[in-house]
Amino acid sequence: MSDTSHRERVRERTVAEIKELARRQLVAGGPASVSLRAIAREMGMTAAALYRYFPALDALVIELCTDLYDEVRAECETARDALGPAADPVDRLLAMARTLRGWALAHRPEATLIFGPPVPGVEQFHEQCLDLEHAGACFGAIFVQPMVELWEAGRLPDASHVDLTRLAGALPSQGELPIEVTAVFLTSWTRLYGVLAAELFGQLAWAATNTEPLFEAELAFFASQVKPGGAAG
Amino acid sequence: MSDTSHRERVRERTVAEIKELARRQLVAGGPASVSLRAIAREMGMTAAALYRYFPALDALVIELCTDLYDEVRAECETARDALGPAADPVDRLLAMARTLRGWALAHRPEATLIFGPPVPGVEQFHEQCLDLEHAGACFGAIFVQPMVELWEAGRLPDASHVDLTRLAGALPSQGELPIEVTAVFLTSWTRLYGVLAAELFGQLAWAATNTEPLFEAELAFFASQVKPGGAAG
DNA sequence: GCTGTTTAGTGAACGCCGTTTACTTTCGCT
DNA sequence: AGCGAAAGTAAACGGCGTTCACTAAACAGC
Repeated sequence: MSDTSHRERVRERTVAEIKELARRQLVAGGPASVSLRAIAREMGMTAAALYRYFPALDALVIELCTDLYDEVRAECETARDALGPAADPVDRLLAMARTLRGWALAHRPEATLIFGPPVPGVEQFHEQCLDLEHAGACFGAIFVQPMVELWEAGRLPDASHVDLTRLAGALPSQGELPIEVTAVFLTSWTRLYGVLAAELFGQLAWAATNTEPLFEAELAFFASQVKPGGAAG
Repeated sequence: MSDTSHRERVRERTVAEIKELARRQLVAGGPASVSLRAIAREMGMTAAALYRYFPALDALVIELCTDLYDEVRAECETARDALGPAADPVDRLLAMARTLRGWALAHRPEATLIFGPPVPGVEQFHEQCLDLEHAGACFGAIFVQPMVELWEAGRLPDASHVDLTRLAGALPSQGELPIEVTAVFLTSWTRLYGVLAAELFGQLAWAATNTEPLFEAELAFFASQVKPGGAAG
């Protein structure tokens, strides 16, 4: 009662409604068509009133990004946990990757918002990703973790094609992770990202109507590179 | 004189100036900040006057896309041709890929426009890519060509991880290229695109400040997969 | 229960945008 | 010289984000 007064509850409900309508606009017309005036119109309010809840449109969009990262991360975690606690890290990675792709294609405008170029005013969002509390960092972390487990088990493929010395010099935060893990992770991640982004952004419209075979090929290739592990840890 | 009257020349000069200013705005503020009114203001004109040259803002942006594709393609072709006519297809591909990356990082807003998600109203641009005259298709073609040469020489790496049957069913235009070539091309292309797009869009801000080692690693990996060819054709 | 304060919401305005319409000027050609 | 096409203008419409002064309602403390 003291923690959540009546005022606060109705306020949170209003904030939720704003974000709900914002997302509906995002889905309907892409990142650029999220507008305070349209939200206010649908809520039967004045646009100025929304400034009691968000300092600017940018802030609303950034919150939307955070929510979306949390949503896709939760879906990936669910798929991962459905495999059971003793599942092979490789299988966990594959399940998460497929879930990520499924979410992105089922929610193209949302995926475009968080995986595409930053909308003006949202650049800072990506820049704050170094913060571990950041939703984007949390999302990335669930993919890093199984990779670390593979490394600890000595199963990580070698990153022989990556110049580790130069890569080490290009990292913002040194030493948190072994450079080999970083190299393999980044290589694998950008490959998946490439297939996904290319399809999301229509860059493959001239070449393929469905990129699932390409995505699966990257997954298969990654799995084939990992050294086989014992039956259970 | 008859082909290009005085009227036409001054008109082309005006069109060029409009596109020049549009690009300057693109560079300064990203794709969303290209505005007819601002262009007109800088030209000492009324916004309505610009409609004598472009039917809408979208059309101007699409023309800008075409110009940018032509520009980056020309740079890649120059780098390719600098290798001489007898250069190995692999070397030509590597040179073009590096040139592409160099151009993209030197012209980030422009690269974001053509390699990122379509700006609202420009979706049709990507959709028209099936037309071989399309600037985007021409750009892609210069990367396809050496790949075909490798295939003809029997040097193409096998695409064993790609389900060729399913991929064949996901192509818009069947049979123009052997499916193996398509598979290798798309896999290689999306890998490069992944590294490039991830850096362009700030998706790797938390992980790396410079993706050149990753890009070079993909190039090295590709080169290592291609079977060695004779000294000269 | 009244009073003072915080909060939510309004209305009008400012300046930006794309686009359309009707009108005027200017240029080129016969 | 005069006619027709092309280029450009002015004004308007509706949309946008944002600010500011103001009102109405809910809350707090006495």
